[in-house]
Amino acid sequence: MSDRYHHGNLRQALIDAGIRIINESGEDKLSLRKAAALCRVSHAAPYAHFKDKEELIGAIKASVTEQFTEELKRAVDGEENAESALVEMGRSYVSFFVCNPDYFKFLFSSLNIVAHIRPDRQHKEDYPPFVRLKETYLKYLKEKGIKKSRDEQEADILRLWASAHGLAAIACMSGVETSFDWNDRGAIEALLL
Amino acid sequence: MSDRYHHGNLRQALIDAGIRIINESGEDKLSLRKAAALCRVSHAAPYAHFKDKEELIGAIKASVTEQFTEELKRAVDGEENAESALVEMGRSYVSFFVCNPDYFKFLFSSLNIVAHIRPDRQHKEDYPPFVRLKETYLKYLKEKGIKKSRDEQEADILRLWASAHGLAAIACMSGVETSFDWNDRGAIEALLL
DNA sequence: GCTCCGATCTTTACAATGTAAAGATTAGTA
DNA sequence: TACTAATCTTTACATTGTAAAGATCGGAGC
Repeated sequence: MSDRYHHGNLRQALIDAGIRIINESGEDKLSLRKAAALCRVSHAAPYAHFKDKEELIGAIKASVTEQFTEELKRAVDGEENAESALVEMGRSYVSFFVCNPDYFKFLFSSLNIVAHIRPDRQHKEDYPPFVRLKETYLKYLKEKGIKKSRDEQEADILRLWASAHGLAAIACMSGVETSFDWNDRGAIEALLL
Repeated sequence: MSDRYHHGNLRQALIDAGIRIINESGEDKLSLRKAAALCRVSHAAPYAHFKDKEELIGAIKASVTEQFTEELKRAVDGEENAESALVEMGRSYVSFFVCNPDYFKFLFSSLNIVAHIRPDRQHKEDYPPFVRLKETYLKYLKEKGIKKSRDEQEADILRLWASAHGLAAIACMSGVETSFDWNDRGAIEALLL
């Protein structure tokens, strides 16, 4: 691991280095060469693992998205019924990005959030956070004994998603001061849906 | 204007060139030097008008934001009552970015949407699209004779904004195919609020 | 008209970056 | 043990942002 010619696990090390750079210096300071330098490797070494910079960034996004998904799961696990789980999930969605505004900018600056997870897919059903939301929503319907058409369900989920995502976006915009405490659980819950 | 040493209106020309590059080749192809080349000017000429690349990009964002604000105004002007104006404004918010997905990515990738309009300010009250929304919302309250506390009003506006912005974000994510027609006025109106 | 000043633009230069190509090193396999 | 493919280094080049020094020009004042 120290001074060997072969790094051992360069691919993952580059991803970790990328995340570290984003957290410490911001996304605009992220470069192939800096990530390589952090791994004590020549600036061309990453090309053995990634086709180009875009592919490295994609892998980093996939990693951060996984973190995000885990956070959503954890939030839901603590709740007893599906209704409170749905609200808690929305709160958690906003909270994750309020705590990591740089991640919001990083993840959603490409407008292609699915491709990083499953390169061949481009449907929201392949986007883990969406899948989690849909699961919880369907549980909620069942729990309450509510019957809805497929289209109504689709619209409901879209509304929920848009609500959480929109609030997260507004909360993350450092230039948009709202007289709002984005860490106040009750306050955010009141905004959701 | 043709081959003179002084361009005449380079500042605006650079902004227009930037917008053109974004529309034709995407934001990632936007560079100081390409914008300068489009204006038939040396690559260092922009520094007479902008401190650095960031400032040029800020000016471009301000210009696009102005376009966006005009669109919102136009949408509201056609409506007779404030309630329909509010809905139409939300539809217009989404529609503008569905028609120009690159603009969404461009405008909201910085997370500092106010600074470009008024460099010294960082409050949402200085962000024209927000001001338009607030205006229309307050007219709506008056029209309906509804009394609400300052906090309730604040929350309502935030909900409206987040709803529209979130839908726009989801609609713009090319990797997220929804079985949804983002040009269907009625369908989008049903999703708002 | 002429002079001068500041704004505007060019030229030159340099460092950082992404990436291609050729070769060195090594792990794992036949 | 020899070979092969994966991994990494070195070298090279084009593109970029930006700084510095100087050229050009428009307009204010005389």
